[in-house]
Amino acid sequence: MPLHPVQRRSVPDEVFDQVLAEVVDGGWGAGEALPSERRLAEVLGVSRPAVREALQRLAQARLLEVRQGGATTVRDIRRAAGLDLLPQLLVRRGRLDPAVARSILEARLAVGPTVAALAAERSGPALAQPLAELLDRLAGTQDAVARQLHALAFWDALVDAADSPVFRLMFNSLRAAYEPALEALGPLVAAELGQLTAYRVLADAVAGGDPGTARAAAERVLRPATENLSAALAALDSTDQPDSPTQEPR
Amino acid sequence: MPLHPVQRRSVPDEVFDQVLAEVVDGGWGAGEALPSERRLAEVLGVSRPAVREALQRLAQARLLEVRQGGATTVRDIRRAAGLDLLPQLLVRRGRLDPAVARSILEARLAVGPTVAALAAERSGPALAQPLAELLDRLAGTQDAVARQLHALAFWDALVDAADSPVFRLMFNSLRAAYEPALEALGPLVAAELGQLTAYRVLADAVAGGDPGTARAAAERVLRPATENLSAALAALDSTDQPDSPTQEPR
DNA sequence: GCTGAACACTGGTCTGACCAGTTGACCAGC
DNA sequence: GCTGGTCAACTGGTCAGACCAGTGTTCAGC
Repeated sequence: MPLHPVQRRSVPDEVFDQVLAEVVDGGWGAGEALPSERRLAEVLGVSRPAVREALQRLAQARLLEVRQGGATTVRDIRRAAGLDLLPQLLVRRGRLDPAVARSILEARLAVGPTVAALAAERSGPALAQPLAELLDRLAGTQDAVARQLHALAFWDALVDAADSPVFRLMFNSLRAAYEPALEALGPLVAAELGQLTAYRVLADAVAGGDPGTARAAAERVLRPATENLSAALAALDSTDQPDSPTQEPR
Repeated sequence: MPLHPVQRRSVPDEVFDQVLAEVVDGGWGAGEALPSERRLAEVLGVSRPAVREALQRLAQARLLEVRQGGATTVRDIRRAAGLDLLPQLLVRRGRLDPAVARSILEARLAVGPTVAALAAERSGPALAQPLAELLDRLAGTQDAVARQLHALAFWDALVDAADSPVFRLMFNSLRAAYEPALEALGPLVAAELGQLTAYRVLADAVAGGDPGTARAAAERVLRPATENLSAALAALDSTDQPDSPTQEPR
């Protein structure tokens, strides 16, 4: 096993995670009041500033509502949480949530083609060379994780070219959820990354400045993995481990 | 002018905004080191915990990288910022950023139809009554802001029905950016909300459990506003105020 | 029954201290 | 000349305790 950077967890981090877990898993329901900061600090055995920092971060994520003088209450997560919460939802208690993983692929499939179309429309030819280079690098790599990183770089270039701030932010949020789970997600998208031809068609369409073709090509690239996972999840009702879903690109 | 709630700004809020502005507007570039917490506290005339809280929140938004012992550095925002930063980007220094507004409509157009299709596929008939009621309420309202809130509730129901966590989070993030700017965005989408018929077609398609039709209907609802704004922005190069873009639903 | 003052409790902020990790300069040893 | 150790001067991390400011409740007084 290769060495990996030691991960340090600060006290507020720890508090953040504990409260988050309590809120997400429903231990504290929406509208409920949290114990006071002083009480929490006492119970957790840390100082009030530490608790405070964690609570403020949760408030910024719109999970809590803090009112001076009043109690701090839990907001309706389902209605309030933003996309930046995705990493915490994708992997909870060390396990990948398959429903969330499926949802990520669905979102990718909804957004990717539009990004490709916009990139074609707004940048076109300028992308020919960089995209080709990125795909060459992808083609020359065997390691599964490295391949995924190259694919991410490819999409990163498209998102840049699409020149639409919201897609940029969405991509960043999705990547932030995606990257820590790269290894777990590998099998789901391995087939997709094997489809180098489909990727090249996409790159050509984008570089050719043809939005319609680019959109279709992107969909052809992204759809198989999405459907594979859906199929795997459907089959999951009877079995247990979704480790190796059928890889059957079309 | 009607009364409106006084808005309280805490000290950390203020620090947060100032540093954010500095980072977003490029005063501090990516990779650059911030002044130390003590120094910032001194310069801003506040205590270190206040500075600290603000910096931690910025770090959580992935805008800063904080390392104990080392300096706090600015991350590459373009690469790191998540969708939850959208509200701050949409309205900066009290002004709506038109490029970001356009981008929001683009994203809406990319995601909305898929949400509608998923809702049709996964919930279908169960939505008939709630959607009809929401549209009746929309029909019975004149006030522009209230109409938009009803439309948001309609989409909220669709997002729920789509049963896909990522779309839920995306919707929440977009709404968080959208709501504070409701009044400014009003003119852009007024025509859309006038298209009650299109909305009813969409509701019927969803309730009918027909994903394809639902997708098409959603696109028909959302596309006009997107194109109106694009046209208005294109025209903006010569004029100045994009206050009243042409309202021409198709 | 309503009003309004008093009080207890909440979060907001500050001060000052000390711990813990990083960095760079310096220096001994090979 | 390079390695590795040592140290001082930073940095952020954490704490304790204090006081300010806003909220909600209680209860005497009308």
